[in-house]
Amino acid sequence: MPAPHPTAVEADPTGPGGVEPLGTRERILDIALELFTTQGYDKTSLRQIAEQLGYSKAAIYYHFASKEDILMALHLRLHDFGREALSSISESEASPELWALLLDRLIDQMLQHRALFILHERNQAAIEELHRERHDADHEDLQMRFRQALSNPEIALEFRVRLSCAFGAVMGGLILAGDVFAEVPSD
Amino acid sequence: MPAPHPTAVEADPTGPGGVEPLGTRERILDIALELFTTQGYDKTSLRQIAEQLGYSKAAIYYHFASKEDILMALHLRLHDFGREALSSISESEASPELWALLLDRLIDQMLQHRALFILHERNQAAIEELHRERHDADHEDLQMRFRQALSNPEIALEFRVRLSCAFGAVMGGLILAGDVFAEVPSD
DNA sequence: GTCTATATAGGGATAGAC
DNA sequence: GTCTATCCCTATATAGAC
Repeated sequence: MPAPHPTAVEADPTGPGGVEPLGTRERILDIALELFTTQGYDKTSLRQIAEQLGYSKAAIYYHFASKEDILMALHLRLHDFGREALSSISESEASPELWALLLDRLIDQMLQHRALFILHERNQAAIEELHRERHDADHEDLQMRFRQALSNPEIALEFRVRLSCAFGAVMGGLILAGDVFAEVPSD
Repeated sequence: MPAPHPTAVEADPTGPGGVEPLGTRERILDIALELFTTQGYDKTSLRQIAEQLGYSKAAIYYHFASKEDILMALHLRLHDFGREALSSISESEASPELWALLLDRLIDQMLQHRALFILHERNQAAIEELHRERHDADHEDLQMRFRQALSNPEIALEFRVRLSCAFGAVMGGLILAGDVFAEVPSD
């Protein structure tokens, strides 16, 4: 048994042991990301992905156990990013002076991961289903810590509202895409 | 030819000519709204809707020409709401004093149409496809005026950012659902 | 207006050759 | 690692009886 996709999803796709020359798995993920964001997850068939990949459907199943696994792998990318971002936030005290810098840095990173955010923004339904089925302990943590941060009673309500606004604004900006007002959070 | 769904989609569903006793069409829309928001548009089959409706699949096709038409009808509800909201905004001058009141009123309305917003938030992909196919002149207008309002150079940049924040915050609040901080836009 | 039955198509997924 | 061929299932949509 070659056992191609061991636990189906791995954190680092560049290959832990076997050194893949060009990374077919990566290409699949990139194509999927593109298609999922433009057409939506459900409307995108494996056939389409395979087509654009140059290979056939079955080839994909060597690298991923299912269509959902592809989405999951994409989701994990954002996941890792989120965890990293959170640690920087929750470690620091709630001093307003720091927040400006923190938010600024965070927003920069978000812009780089743009495509991932849009994917999640546009396919919430599909992604929520992932969580209903594969009950990641990982993810529960992350989600909870996020909400805690947003509703921590020790932090003044104003700050929480402000943070929500910032996130909302950035997301909105990402979606509307065109006008990137350089965003130094003055308020 | 009975020609049940004439132009397939109508603004007022209570029936322009024929007086429907209890409004089967309405019930379909309500059930669909519920299912689409909870499971997602693509994951929801007409069979499910019919089941919950008490009738069979084919019955639905009497009232709607296709599954997309149901989504479209739901979309139009929000559409009408949006147009109304916009007119109140764009008519008024950009004086900051007015905005507080305007936003306040707007947010109230948004909360009432909550389900509709969530539907759109969670099924953006599906809804965008509607627009690619049926190129509503109507909708182009609306969308454009919205962006104009958000990027009108006559209005100070700060205000625009602020408005984006407000929308983002409200949307975020709607999704996270639980904590409804009563939102008088102080900033 | 609503039903049953059916046509048609396309999806995800598997088996096994190469 | 990739391909061909195929299975099975569910979906939308239609036709025509009641």
